[in-house]
Amino acid sequence: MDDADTPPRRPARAAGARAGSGRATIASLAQRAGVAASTVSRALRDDARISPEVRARIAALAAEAGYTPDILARTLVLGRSGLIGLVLGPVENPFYAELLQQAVRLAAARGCRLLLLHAGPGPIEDATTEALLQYRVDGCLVTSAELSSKAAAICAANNVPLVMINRVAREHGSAVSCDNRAGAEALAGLLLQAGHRRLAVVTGNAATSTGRERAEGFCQFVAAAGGDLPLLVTGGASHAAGFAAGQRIAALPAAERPDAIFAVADILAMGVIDALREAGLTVPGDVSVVGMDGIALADRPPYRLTTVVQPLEVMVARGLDLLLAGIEGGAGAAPQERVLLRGRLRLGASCRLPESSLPLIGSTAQALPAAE
Amino acid sequence: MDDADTPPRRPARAAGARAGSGRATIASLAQRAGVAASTVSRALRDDARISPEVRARIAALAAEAGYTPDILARTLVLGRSGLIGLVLGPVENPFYAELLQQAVRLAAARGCRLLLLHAGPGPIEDATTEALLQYRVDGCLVTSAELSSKAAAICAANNVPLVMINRVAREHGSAVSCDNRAGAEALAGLLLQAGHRRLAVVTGNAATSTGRERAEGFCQFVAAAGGDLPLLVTGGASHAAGFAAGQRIAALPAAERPDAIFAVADILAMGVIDALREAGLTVPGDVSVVGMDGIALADRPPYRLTTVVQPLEVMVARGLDLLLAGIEGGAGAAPQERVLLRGRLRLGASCRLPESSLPLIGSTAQALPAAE
DNA sequence: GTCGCTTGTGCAATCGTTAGCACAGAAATT
DNA sequence: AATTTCTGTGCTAACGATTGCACAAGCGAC
Repeated sequence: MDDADTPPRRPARAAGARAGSGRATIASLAQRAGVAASTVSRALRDDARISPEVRARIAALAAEAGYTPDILARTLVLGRSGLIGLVLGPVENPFYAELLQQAVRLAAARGCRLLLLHAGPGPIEDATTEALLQYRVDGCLVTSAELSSKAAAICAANNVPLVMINRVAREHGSAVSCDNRAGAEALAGLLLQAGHRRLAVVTGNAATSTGRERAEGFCQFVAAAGGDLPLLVTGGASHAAGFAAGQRIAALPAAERPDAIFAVADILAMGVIDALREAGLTVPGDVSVVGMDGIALADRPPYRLTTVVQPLEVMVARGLDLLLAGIEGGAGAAPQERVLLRGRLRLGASCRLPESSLPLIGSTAQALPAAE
Repeated sequence: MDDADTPPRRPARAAGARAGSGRATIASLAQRAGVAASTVSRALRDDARISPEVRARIAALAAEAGYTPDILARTLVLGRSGLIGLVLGPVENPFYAELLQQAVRLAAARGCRLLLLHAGPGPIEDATTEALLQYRVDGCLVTSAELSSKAAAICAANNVPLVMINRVAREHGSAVSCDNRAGAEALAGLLLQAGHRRLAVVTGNAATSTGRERAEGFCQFVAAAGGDLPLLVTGGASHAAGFAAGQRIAALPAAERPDAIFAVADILAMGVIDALREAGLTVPGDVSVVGMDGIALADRPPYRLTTVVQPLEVMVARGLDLLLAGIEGGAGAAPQERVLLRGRLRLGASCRLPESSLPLIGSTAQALPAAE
């Protein structure tokens, strides 16, 4: 018949289009509205050049059809996906679970979604690093110490901004963290003021800057105050590691045993306390224990841990804002930045209180004001 | 000058292409290889029709240029994004943190990435539901009880397969969970055999099927065994909720106080134990406490909780496989399925052991074999 | 020596969205 | 009244990848 009249030579596609009628597209809206696709696009984006009536009509049509823009197609044109890669640290530490929750919430508030690249201990796999490019991630939020330098290099090469939270940036990228040093100093001051002299530090994973800063800050403060160097006990990043450290401490002869312990993370401190108590020691009677992070679980019985609470929400918010600024600014426009936020001292029942009823007054460590 | 010779009328684009030289595309590879883009595409996908030499040459070129396909562009054509939406339950329960870790790992092993839609308590926001469509999520993994029926309807309307893990499907979608009833029965049998007669159940969030099933399974088993109806104590999904329940129980006059407690989640059981001990009661001396989930923290001192361990890894793996099957099968091809996996009883030190040295023999609850 | 078959490539359309430019008609200016 | 501004819209070319079809060789067979 009219062979010239059969340009749609892809019946399969046509069928697909029919089946796809479930999903409204700009083209389908344009057809129903009797206007061009570009007009629909502009109307939906509130372009001032489109007349109010047309805009309203298209908006109504879109709402009726349940139209939702396809971000993937948009990304192809605009180059921005709205996706933020998340590399999450060891989730056996509840701190990261809390961080996760904030990150999801705050990212959503900024119109972004999180692409979960990695969770847990260990370095991220190569395939995962590829995903970062494949999905055109706009930026990357990292809370793991294990971001391989290869992955970092790939981000750098592709202008993917990188922001570390609770970690310092090793190669490139900005970082947001709690003022670990100041927090550790405040705790050291607290313990010294309470009369403790034989101190110990349960360290974290050697690879994490956070743990190192805390341990160093604590020791240096003690040294500056003229105290003896604290006993260093190897810890880790889990309750089990803290427990093991606590067992070793409890096994020391009473004369050598420290009377106050700073564990560089709350989850560690919980393990330490459990080990001490299992060994028959009381906390804070025989030994004071303090931690740092401010996880919810440590604030409850039977720990009621004295700690420095990280301003988690603010940290995540600032991290996201830095990331978005880096994304906006294009290339390496935004200079790499390091943000330090003050933590808030939370007094629990896991350590002896200073004899003075005025806590911390006169201490070298300034009293920490409420975070922010 | 030669106006006719200026077809590239988009200098901005051209500049963008130059800047984008950092990213290799099929087109750029094709140009360098001196072949058509389609040839490159086929060569990289190992299409048999491309000659081995060309294929090798292009593969070498791609590797050299660090080419990575743009999944977003591919999605536009193929309709599959490789993205799986994740709606995560209350992460204050470490169980979900462990689940998260498994989900990321196993999804990556299957070539999928997780788009984090929601984490934490509360229902998911409408904007989040939209993201599900906007990013063309292939399927959705849900561990929250709070997936709004609206969100479920949207998934159904758009043929997005839905799989619940640790939850039953309310409206549509498949579900993978532990055999909560069988697990609870095993625990009930254990407690009865240990001679306990005054039992209590600390319940979960009323909205979660998991908690209900466990409580019901426990009570019905006890009733069938001729025991008194357990005391029901309102719990929740957190350590705090368990603690509050424990306090209420501890406050009962000794004559009315249960001598064994089943908390429907480990995190709850931990709270219960802490409250009992704070009230001066010993566990398991005065009261036996058992939980269910198998979280790592509960297996450690000072809890050493007797519990039923959920086969988490298998659960997530099966969930993902169901999801992928649903994605493969297209529309609602795959029938909705409910998978129940047996948990594994883990004997801790939080409850009295049966007098008989042969545990559970002759009990109505069959001994639970190792999961799967 | 042409036919038909296999094998390897290229062309062009398509997915859904955006944006540069052209262009129509109305309003404002000379 | 004729020309210059605006205002709205439409056309079309991208973004990057995939794929149906067309087409050019190469080769054995009749």
